[in-house]
Order: sequence, then C-alpha cells, then structure tokens
Amino acid sequence: MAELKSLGSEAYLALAPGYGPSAFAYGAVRGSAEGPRGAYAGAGGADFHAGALGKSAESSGEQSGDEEDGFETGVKGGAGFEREGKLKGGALGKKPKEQRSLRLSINARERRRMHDLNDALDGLRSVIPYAHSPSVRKLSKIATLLLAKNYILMQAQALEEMRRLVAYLNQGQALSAPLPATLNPFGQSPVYPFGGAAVPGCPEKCTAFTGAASALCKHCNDKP
DNA sequence: TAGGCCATCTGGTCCT
DNA sequence: AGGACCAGATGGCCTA
Repeated sequence: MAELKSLGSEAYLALAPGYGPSAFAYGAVRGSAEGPRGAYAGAGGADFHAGALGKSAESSGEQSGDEEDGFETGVKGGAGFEREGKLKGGALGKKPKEQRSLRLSINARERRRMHDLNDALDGLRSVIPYAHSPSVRKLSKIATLLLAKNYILMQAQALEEMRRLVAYLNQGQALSAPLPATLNPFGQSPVYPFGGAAVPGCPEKCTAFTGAASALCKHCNDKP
C-alpha cells in the first residue's frame, strides 16, 4: 500500500457522490470498541479497511437445490411469498406442473448467474488494495466497482508518471512527447512528479539538464 | 426504527 | 425454444 500513499490516492479514493461517505460508513467495524471506522478513510484515505464477510457471503451458495426454490420454500427474500398471492390468482399458482418446473429451473439459473456475478465481484475485491480484515465489513458491490475503477485510473496515472520519470532520468529523451495511445488508454492528463507545484528553483533547475523547460514541472508547462 | 445492502423471484426482452 | 441479461419488487439482516 505504500505505493498508494506515494502516488496520492485522491482519484482512487474519490468514489461517486453518495457512495464515498456512505461506503465509508459501511466499513464500520462491527461490534468493535473502536467505533465507526471508515472503510477507506483512515490515514489520509490511503488506509483501506474492508469488512468481514457478512451474511450475504455465507448465504451465497447455501441455497437449496433447484427443486427447493424460494417459491416453494420461502427461502430468503420474500418475493416468492408475496407474489404467491398474486400468482395464485393467475400465473404460477394454477400453472401446470410443467410450467412450474420450468419456472423453477429459470429461477435456479438466475440464482446461479447471480452467484457467478458475486464470485466475480469477490475476485475483484481480492485484487484491489484495501484491508482484507475479518474485523471489517467487506466492500459493497457498488463500492467495489467504484473503487476498482478509480484504482485502474490511478494505476494508469502511475504508469505515465513512471514513464516520465524514466525519460527524465535519461535526460531529454522525448520528455515532452505524448504517450502513445496504447500506453495511455485512459487519456489521463499529465502527472507531475512534483505534485503540481513548481520545482524548487524553477526555472533554473528545470533547464539545468535539458536546456529547456522540463515537462515534469507543472510550473514550466503552465507558462505560456 | 430507518436506511443500506443483499438474495431471490419474476416477467420481459434479446440473442443464438 | 432455450438461455442470458435486465430491472422491478419484496423481505431479511445488520448497523447507526
């Protein structure tokens, strides 16, 4: 996680409005004396705490077989029950066994599909950096997606920054050349290693190596 | 108790 | 026709 701090994780942390703070709140430690703790809010935002697997994770895959659908058993989620009232008058309630078993198989398929989706989300959670601690609630689905998106953007920025640093170290090798599209798929704006501030001693220092304004110095680049 | 998140069921639509 | 995908509806669980 050190790299996250060094790179500045604003973009990574900036979840969409409504999901940032709420996602933080959702990261509260359950039953902990530490009190509410932001899932991503700690240590200037670079300290990621994730959650313990909630009941949802456990319920995934615990479901009954295809023949024991919620419609029959009322397992999890009352849609089957509630709709049973509706359906009794028409749809499934009086449907022949054949259509009923068809409905059950469709339900099972949909359940499987959602489980696959959740597995994929778990896989995503496992590769985005946040604390995978049993004491903290896991990321919600929406927070996972937003966090992953920002993480990807941040990695793209880091890549460009590294490239520019390498060019800088090689002194004057295509410092101002734009990234090839293949290396900059996200169209990110330039990243300055000096954090957007003028290089101390700019412009003398900037021109010391290359004899021209440095592409690494925002101050130089901002000049008309 | 309200709100957030989730799993599930369901019907509709599109694709193969 | 069957499967995948989607969105709406519903109820359960958990936390503040």
